[in-house]
Amino acid sequence: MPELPEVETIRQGLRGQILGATIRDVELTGCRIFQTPAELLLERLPQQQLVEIDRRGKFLIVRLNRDRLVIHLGMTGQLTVWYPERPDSEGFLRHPVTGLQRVRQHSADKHTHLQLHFEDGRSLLFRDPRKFGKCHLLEKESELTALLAHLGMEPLSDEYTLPAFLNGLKGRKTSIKALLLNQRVVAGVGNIYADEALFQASIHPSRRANRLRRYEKERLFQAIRLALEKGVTYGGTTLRDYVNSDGREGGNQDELLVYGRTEQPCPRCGVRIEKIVVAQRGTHFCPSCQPRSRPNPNVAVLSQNVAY
DNA sequence: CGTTGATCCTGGGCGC
DNA sequence: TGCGCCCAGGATCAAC
Repeated sequence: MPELPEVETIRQGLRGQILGATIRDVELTGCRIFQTPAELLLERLPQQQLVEIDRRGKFLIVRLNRDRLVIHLGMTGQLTVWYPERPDSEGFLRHPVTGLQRVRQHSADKHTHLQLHFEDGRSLLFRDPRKFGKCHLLEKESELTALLAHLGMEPLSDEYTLPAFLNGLKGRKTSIKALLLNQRVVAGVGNIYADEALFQASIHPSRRANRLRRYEKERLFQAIRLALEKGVTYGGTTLRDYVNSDGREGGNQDELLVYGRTEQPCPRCGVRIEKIVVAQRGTHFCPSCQPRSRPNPNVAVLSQNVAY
């Protein structure tokens, strides 16, 4: 589940590795992930140079000298740079206990849908076993704007402000978790970081967005940014498939407070973490720190002080 | 406006 | 060892 921190980690890695590279030729599979006809990709991509790599929410935007290649990694997407002088790993090795991938580099396999071969001998490989990813080639900037038009604020940018966040929650009767997942208020938050941010803010994931107290919304506003920044700092969260542009797993899985920690003690109070379903997603929370009911105004000031 | 359920897809985990 | 079954889930869409 590449979310903002994973996509940002990949972006930073790719910038350091392949900025300025020129595409020599292209290989691709006839897969649903392509939102642009294969003939167009094969016709337009060769000879283009990688000028910049941007990110918007969970979308990666590879800026070429003429076009824009937009990639969404879906759930299991991997974007790695393949080096000719580097030995390929054997298959996809997994850590015997954690199940984490221990792969540095692998050559293209049946799940590799796009290969950009560069003039210098290296390649950029887009692999996605579950095929929930998307790949667009856009010739006009206006097409890019339209594609990303539904996205809310970038939580790690200056446009992420408390007034805008409060405004995004206003009148929304949906659960706060569903609101965070839907990308329209804040872009880039997925299942993992939603649970982490809600825990940090001591808010039950099922609470109605417009029923949160003002101080809870403020805490959540901060917690979202902190959870995502932490994810970037640790190089993303590898639960199973995520690897960075160098084929390596992230480190944030060891830092998670509640996600995937069902039955384990809450890091704050020791009560066992529960797993429920909210907004059709597995949801982890502490039943003690994140009570289902709206907090009483009389204890609001108290809990505010405890939480931060 | 809002929610629910289906859809896409495959590897992994589990029970037998 | 192997088979069948079920599940995970980001985004979108139909139905109500």
